[in-house]
Amino acid sequence: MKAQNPESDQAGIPTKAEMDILQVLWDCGPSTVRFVNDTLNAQKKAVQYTSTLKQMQVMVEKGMLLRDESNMKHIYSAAIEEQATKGLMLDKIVDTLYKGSPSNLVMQLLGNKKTSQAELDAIRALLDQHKDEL
Amino acid sequence: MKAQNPESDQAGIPTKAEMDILQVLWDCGPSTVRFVNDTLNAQKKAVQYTSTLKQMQVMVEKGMLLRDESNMKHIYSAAIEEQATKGLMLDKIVDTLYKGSPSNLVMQLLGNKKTSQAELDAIRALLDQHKDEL
DNA sequence: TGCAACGTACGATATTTATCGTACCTTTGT
DNA sequence: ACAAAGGTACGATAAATATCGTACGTTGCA
Repeated sequence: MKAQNPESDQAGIPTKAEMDILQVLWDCGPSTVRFVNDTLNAQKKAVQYTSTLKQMQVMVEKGMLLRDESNMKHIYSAAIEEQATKGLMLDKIVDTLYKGSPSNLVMQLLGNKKTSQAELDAIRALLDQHKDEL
Repeated sequence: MKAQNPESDQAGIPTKAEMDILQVLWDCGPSTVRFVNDTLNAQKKAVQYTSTLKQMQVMVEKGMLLRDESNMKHIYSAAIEEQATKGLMLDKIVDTLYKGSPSNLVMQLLGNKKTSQAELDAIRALLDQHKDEL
């Protein structure tokens, strides 16, 4: 059995389905289940209203979402920051796939045909900008 | 019900446990279950021999591993390439977390405290090298 | 008032992934 | 010959994630 004290959980790494929901909330701000579900279905993710509802209820229990129950139509919002969350996920990828070395990851990116010249230029610009900030 | 024709599967994206096993085979080459299991346990992953055996058998069914049964001690090897597999996984990350833009991912990397100066230099060197190859 | 539309709650069920125990076969040392 | 060591096969079970149906409460009209 797992601990699951309502407040002690650190939310953990979101699953795929959880990320889909979080992304809607990050993009659109606090929303109802109805809105989130409609948005998901508009994005080619066929899913029933009650499935989305259940997911979001579970996410509240995990401390991943917040819920305002003052009205009948509960308003959900993300309890975790987008950049911080994605940063954690990326860190995990770097650790498990690239031995903890970000440059190894970039090497992979450069070898990927799908990385366009425009993207390469953008990456270089980021490096230059970052250098100036030191 | 899923299709699962033994040969028609494209192996899909490896799960965490599957990646652990694949990494051993990629690093050490074709190996026995015993060797893989010992290696995992030596890496702080406590797991029973039969669990590793089962996992690897399932992975053969998925077309992720190959098995040489000519001897009693079966020899397993990775059926999918390390770089190609990690490339697919990274592509998925770029798509789902960074709107398909590698430079967005790099931006996240640069903002991460854990990315050292040495890593930044390495990334720049990669970019320069890549430019020369065009 | 009463019913249709819309909400939430909750239990049931799938599905996928992960872990093991037990049965049974093969090799090897004595 | 035969027991011990070490293999594989396979079914059971756990555990985490995902999806839904049904029950039931609330709101807004016709």
